[in-house]
Order: sequence, then structure tokens, then C-alpha cells
Amino acid sequence: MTDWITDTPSLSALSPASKARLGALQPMALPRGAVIYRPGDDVTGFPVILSGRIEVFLTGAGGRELLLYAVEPGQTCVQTTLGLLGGDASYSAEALCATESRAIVIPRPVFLSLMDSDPAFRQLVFTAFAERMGGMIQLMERVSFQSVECRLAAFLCNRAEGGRVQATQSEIAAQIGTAREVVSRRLDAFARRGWVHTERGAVEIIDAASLRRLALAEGL
Amino acid sequence: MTDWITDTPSLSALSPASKARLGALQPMALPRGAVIYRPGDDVTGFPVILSGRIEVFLTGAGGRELLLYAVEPGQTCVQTTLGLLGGDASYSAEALCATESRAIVIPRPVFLSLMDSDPAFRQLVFTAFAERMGGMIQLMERVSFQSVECRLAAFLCNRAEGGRVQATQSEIAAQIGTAREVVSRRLDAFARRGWVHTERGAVEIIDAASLRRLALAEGL
DNA sequence: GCGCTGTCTGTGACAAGGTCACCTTCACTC
DNA sequence: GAGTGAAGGTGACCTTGTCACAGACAGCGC
Repeated sequence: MTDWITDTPSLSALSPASKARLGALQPMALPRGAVIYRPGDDVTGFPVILSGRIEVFLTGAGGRELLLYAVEPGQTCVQTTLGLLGGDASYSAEALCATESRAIVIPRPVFLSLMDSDPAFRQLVFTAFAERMGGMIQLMERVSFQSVECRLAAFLCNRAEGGRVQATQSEIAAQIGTAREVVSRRLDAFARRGWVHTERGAVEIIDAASLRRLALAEGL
Repeated sequence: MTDWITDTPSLSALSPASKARLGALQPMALPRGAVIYRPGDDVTGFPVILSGRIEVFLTGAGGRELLLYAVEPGQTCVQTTLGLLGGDASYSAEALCATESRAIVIPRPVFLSLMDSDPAFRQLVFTAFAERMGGMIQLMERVSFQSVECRLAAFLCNRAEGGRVQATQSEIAAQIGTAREVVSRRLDAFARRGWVHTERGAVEIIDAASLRRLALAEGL
């Protein structure tokens, strides 16, 4: 019944007392596409994701989207940590289930008490926070200093499974923070160079080496 | 001799034991323009700024710069927290003194021990971290979804002192994350509308209301 | 004063990217 | 087999970033 605690590496270091408190919580199942929260929602608890993948997006005025970060098992959501510890108690971004997922939600009072009493829990939250911040700074660097072509190539390399990337052009655009039309044109350019082959809802990678070279061309 | 502890609001909540340990540290004076760290430097301690203002910039390949955040008295540097707690122990950004400043540097072992022993110190570091993260997300939003014109207007409104902003166009460009030439052209457009008057090294605000209206036009 | 020097600013030309409008293609359903 | 909605392609246009270069200005030494 509470085997999810031992199954989740980042939780196994917690003190027995903490585990006992968490053991009372029920994991919940989330289908793909489920909305975890929207901008303006109140932060009521601290989610810990046990399996699956949650993606957190920023949405601009024109509906354009930008992937801020993804939350995978053992990681935590900064937006939430921020809401529970800092001033603002509402979200400024939107979180969606990228795959079917399971998660528990630690209620705010329990979270705050664990933060005070369990150094391991603190460590968990803090390092997650630090890693996320580092990721945000890198994202900043990519978004403001790298070309779309470069970001697209990097995305295709990272997301390729068996030489294919399963994603619509709109999805790709949101992941790298550009407009769908731009993705369409860039992919077309790649295809003309013989690097990829595009199809509806997917991109087939033909020349991964060239893509990787381009991805690395403009610094990290 | 250790009056800077009581003079700095955020430090006054610390436990007496923590204060005693910090009391042994010597504040250091930093002239305007001093480099606190550069990308790649090792993180050796945790700076707490007592007076003045430190600005942290990201630098792109072409030399273009972007202000990530500013550190003012009582605030802390995320880049450093990140280095001391997370994986990476080196900086990815550059920090400069925007004004003459005083600061102490808490050595890494002292920092880690304070984090474990003093809840008030933890609270201080954590809320600073949370606020900074919130700021970073907002910055992300502005940089990727707002027009330069809008960001420039907002900058002029925020930085105006007595109806003037004392800064070169290069400095303004770095603060809002664009190129100098673009600032030149946008300021020129503002001037033609009669909103500002530009001079060497400064901008005089004539119609603050119009600027503010524009700054708020594209969402927060 | 006079010229030198480095910084600050203006500008034209061009490339890259974002926005808008509209159309085609495709998968699915009834 | 027509209808529907999502996905993808394309041209026009504007904003932004980049490059190259020139003019303006302040400070300095003479």
C-alpha cells in the first residue's frame, strides 16, 4: 500500500517519522493531458510525482507557449515550492501531464512541518530547487541567445527515440518557445538538406550527426 | 564593529549563536564596477550584501547581455546558493557592482552548518531563493513575450529619478536584453512622439503617463 | 586653442524570427 | 462519401538582431 515510498529513490532517505506521515497519503492517477494547475490557481499542497512526466508551460498573450521545465519522478515542482515558501501563493504558469502519471500531494501544513523537522526532506526540496534554477538560467540563455534552428536541432536530438520524434509541429514550437510557422519552415529547411523527413505528427531523423553538430554550434 | 548585523533587517532574526559566528567576519568594501565573479569561477562562499547593489548578467555569444537580477541589501545571490547546494559549483553568469557596496562572504562550511542549525537562516535563504525564482519566471515572460518597446517603457518608468534616467543606451540594452541599436531606434521613436528627450548618457522623461500606459499594455 | 582618443550615438542594409491570413491535406466519424 | 477538425504549408508584412560605418562629444595633453 505504501510501497511507492520505497520505490521512489528520492524519498527513501527520509526519516521514518516522515515516511509514516507520507504513508497516510493516497497516490492519485492522472491521465495524459490532465491539467494540474493553471495560472492564477491557488497553491494548496506540494505534489511529488511518482511516475510519468509533468510539463510546465508559460503562456504569452498571443497564445504562444514556452516549456519552462518538466517534472519527472523524484523531482518536485518549483512553482509550488515557490508558492508554499515565498510570497505569491498562486501559479503563474500552467502544468499538464505529458504522459499518464501518478502523484501524491503533500498538504501545505505537513510540507512546512517536514521542512522544519527532516533535514533529508529539506535537502530533497532544496536540491530540486537549485537544479531547477540552474535549468531556468540555461533556458534563458538558449531562448535569448540561440537561434531557433539551433534549438530545434537540439530538441530533435534529445527527444529522438528510435530515430523518430513523435510530436506535432505545434508541440515542438511550444517546447522550444517559438511559433508553429517557424518550426514548419525550419523543418522544411532540414528536410531539404536531407537531415530529416517530416510526416504528420512526427519527424524522422535521417542525419543525426549533422543535427547534433548544428545543435552544439552556438555554445552549450 | 559588528553593528552591520543589527543594521541589516534580514539578519536580525538570526539566533544569537549564528550572529556570533557571523560577527567574526569582516565586511569588505567594493567599488562601483568591481567584478564579483565571472562565468566559470568557483563558488567558495555565500555573499550577503549589506549596502549598495550588485547586478548579475548573462552574456551571449555576440557579447549581448541580459540582466538576470539585482541583489540589494538583505537579499542573497541565487547563483551562489545554487553553487553551494546543488551540483554545479561554478557560476554561469557575471556579477558586477552597480554602485559602491559593502558585503560579507560566509565561507561554505559555515553556510552549510547555519543552514542545518538555524531555522531563521534557512528561512532567509529559502525565501530569497523563492522570490528570485518568481522574478526569473517573470523575466522569462517579459523577454519571450513582450515587445522591446514595452520593456523599454517599463524600464524607463522604473528607473526614473526626478524625471531622468541616468544610463547609456548600451546599459539600457543590457538591462532589458536587446541590442544597443534597437534601444537607439526605440528611444528615437519615443522622442518623436514627444515622450522623452534623449541626451548623452541619460534620458529625460517628458510624458511619463504615456510611457506607463505602453508599459502596461502587453500584460503585466 | 588644437588635435587625439575612446566612448556614445545614429543610420542604412540585411537576415532572422514572429504574426496574420488563408489554404491544403489528412484522419476520423457519421 | 460528405463533413469536421486538427495538422501543416505559404506569402506578406512587421519587429528585432547583426554588421558596418560615420558623426558627435568629453577628456586630456600640449
